[in-house]
Amino acid sequence: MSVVTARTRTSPLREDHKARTRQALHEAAVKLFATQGYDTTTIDDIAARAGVSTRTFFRYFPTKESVLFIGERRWGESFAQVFPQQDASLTDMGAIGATLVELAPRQSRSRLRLYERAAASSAILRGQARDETQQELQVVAALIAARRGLGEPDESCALVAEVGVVTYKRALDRWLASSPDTPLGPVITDEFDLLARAFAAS
Amino acid sequence: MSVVTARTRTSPLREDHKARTRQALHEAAVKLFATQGYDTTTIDDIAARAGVSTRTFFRYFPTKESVLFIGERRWGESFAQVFPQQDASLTDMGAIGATLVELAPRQSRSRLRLYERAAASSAILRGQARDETQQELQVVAALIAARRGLGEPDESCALVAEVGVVTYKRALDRWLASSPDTPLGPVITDEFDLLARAFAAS
DNA sequence: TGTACATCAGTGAACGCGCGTTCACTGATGTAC
DNA sequence: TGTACATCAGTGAACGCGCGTTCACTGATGTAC
Repeated sequence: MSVVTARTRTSPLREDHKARTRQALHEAAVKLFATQGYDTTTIDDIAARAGVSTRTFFRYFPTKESVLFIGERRWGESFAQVFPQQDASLTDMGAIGATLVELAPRQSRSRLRLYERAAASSAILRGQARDETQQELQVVAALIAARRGLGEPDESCALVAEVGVVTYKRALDRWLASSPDTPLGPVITDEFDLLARAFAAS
Repeated sequence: MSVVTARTRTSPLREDHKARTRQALHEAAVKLFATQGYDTTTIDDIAARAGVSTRTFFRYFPTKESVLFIGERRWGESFAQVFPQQDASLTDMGAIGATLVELAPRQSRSRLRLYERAAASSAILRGQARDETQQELQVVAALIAARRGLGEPDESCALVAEVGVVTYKRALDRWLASSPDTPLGPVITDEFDLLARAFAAS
């Protein structure tokens, strides 16, 4: 490695500091969007709450709406790690349900609650939330395809993925609406049971 | 009826003129959003294309994003008229599919295509589209509840409604992506068959 | 270990731009009699 | 049918506001030797 490379190496302390500033801006935005709404929150408000200048905000995020959705790609990664290990005797939908129940303990209720409230406060954020869901659908559909031995997800894989994710989102909403000490796992199980029963009746 | 009432009655000619202006603004917006994108279209552009002044735009629509979604509540009305007439031997999901196939001929492909393209051009519009879908879900869930003899839709009704609507939206997307002379009905039938088969395998 | 220099996170200030509002007005269409 | 008046769609101009950009800078942290 050359001297130049060593020179341009990022120093850990500075990186930590940047990460903390970024996180502070993100958390300030979530809190403010959730409590007073996206439209009535200015970038000045966010920067002030994070303890930096307005100008600094734009060093971390290109636009106001980009501050809410960061690093949420981790959901897909978690799902991709657990899903392929589900028992082969399960249907695809059963495997989705089992995976989500397995991942359920990792969900922080208060964090998700705040996040959902923030994301719900403006049409532009709801649009971005939908975009994120679309990304997740791609991941799930691809995993289903792999489970079926297909190279590419076909329409059936995509459909099953979407129905599974929709069912999951409904379970999350029910969970957030339920009493604070309710565990998530059983709510997911219940929702997927409802889904199975709806089709068993046919 | 008093003289005053007669006086404040809206005159048909003026009403027609207003409706035409409103429609012109809406159509100009759809076209511009679809072709050049929401963010790069100014209200000045829309007004100019509609042949009125910018100031006039705000006499018809309070905000830029409100110009795209008008009178789309008619979908729910159409659905509500046809759905309750479906044969009682059908499952709820079957009745949804049959209703949608029955309504399929009313859909204008070119119109929907332009509309979707416009709505896809910005996060804020995608968010509003999602909001509209939520409205439609309420309607469908209520109709399913009625079909089951329930006063209020329970979670099962809501879930079935959402899965049905999701399946329908997927069919619409496939239709728009297919060759221009493809009829919509068979695509819907196909998509609902895929759905049934996914659960029959369980 | 100490000094000189480089890098880079953060800042202040000024600005352009488009959205949406407010105010005062015109001119065409409609009504009263 | 004709005249006086009322209503209302549309307009022009000016403005406030917040987003996002640009420019020139400070000061702290890191590196070279």
